[in-house]
Amino acid sequence: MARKDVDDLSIPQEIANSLCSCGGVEGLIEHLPPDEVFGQMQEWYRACADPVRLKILALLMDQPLCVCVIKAVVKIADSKLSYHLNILKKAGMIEGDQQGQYIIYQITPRAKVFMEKEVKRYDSEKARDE
Amino acid sequence: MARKDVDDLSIPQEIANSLCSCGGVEGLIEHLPPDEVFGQMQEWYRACADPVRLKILALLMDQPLCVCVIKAVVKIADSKLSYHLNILKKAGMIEGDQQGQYIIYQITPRAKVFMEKEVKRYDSEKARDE
DNA sequence: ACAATATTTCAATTATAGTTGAAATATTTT
DNA sequence: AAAATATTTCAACTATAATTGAAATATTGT
Repeated sequence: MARKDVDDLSIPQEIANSLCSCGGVEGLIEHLPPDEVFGQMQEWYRACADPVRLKILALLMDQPLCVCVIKAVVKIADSKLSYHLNILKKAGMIEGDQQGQYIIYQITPRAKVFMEKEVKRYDSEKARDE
Repeated sequence: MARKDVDDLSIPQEIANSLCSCGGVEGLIEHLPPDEVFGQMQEWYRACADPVRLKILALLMDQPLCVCVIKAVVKIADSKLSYHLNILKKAGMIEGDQQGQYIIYQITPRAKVFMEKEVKRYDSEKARDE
């Protein structure tokens, strides 16, 4: 079965061999997580795929902040900021809490762990490059 | 200076206090990495912000593969696959090596480390949710 | 109730990303 | 050198994301 897959593709010998030991194309497919996993994984990457949003996350690593302070730091228009905050919120990376007139945003614990790792990774990659 | 910033914003007391101990808005800004860092960080997130590309990366975690095998697994049109491979390549997450008629792609060591961490993170988050 | 401030929402627009199918390139086989 | 296979490139298109400015909502202080 797997052998047949591999033969059908007429691929380089080297790859054919390693393919066979994984159960051929069928084996590779079975070995992968189901598609929904990739759909879920991409959510945070998508949320992080923007410099403004990364900056907001970095900012909230230190302390919760109200929108007006975030705005004073990132210096973008209200509606634009609101748009990006909403994307982070929908992704579950931040949450907002209305306190009187203000909405105080904080990074979620899960996102904080994520960002800590990412900052470390970034730093070590940067060190490596220098 | 910092105190002035903080006063000017007329924000909630609690935040004002923590802001003051960080040197106010100016302090927050200085504490952040320069903008270019966020620009660089987003590159991989952008590359990972797509389920097809995540699947390709997951696939290449096990062994290098030629395009035709990748295609047999992810089952998308040639040109579409080529498009996504190119995005991963430009991001430095995979590299292709022409071997005769075939181009063999492999995940770069840096991306492999990244993905290993991410898969672990995903698994632990999933476990937590169940 | 009214004015002021903080924040979001909305509709219109612009910009970017992804898809499609056909044509181009590269390599191997005959 | 022609045919076959693998892969990429291209231009046209579609879909999604981001920006803009105005209007809406929510809360507070008067």
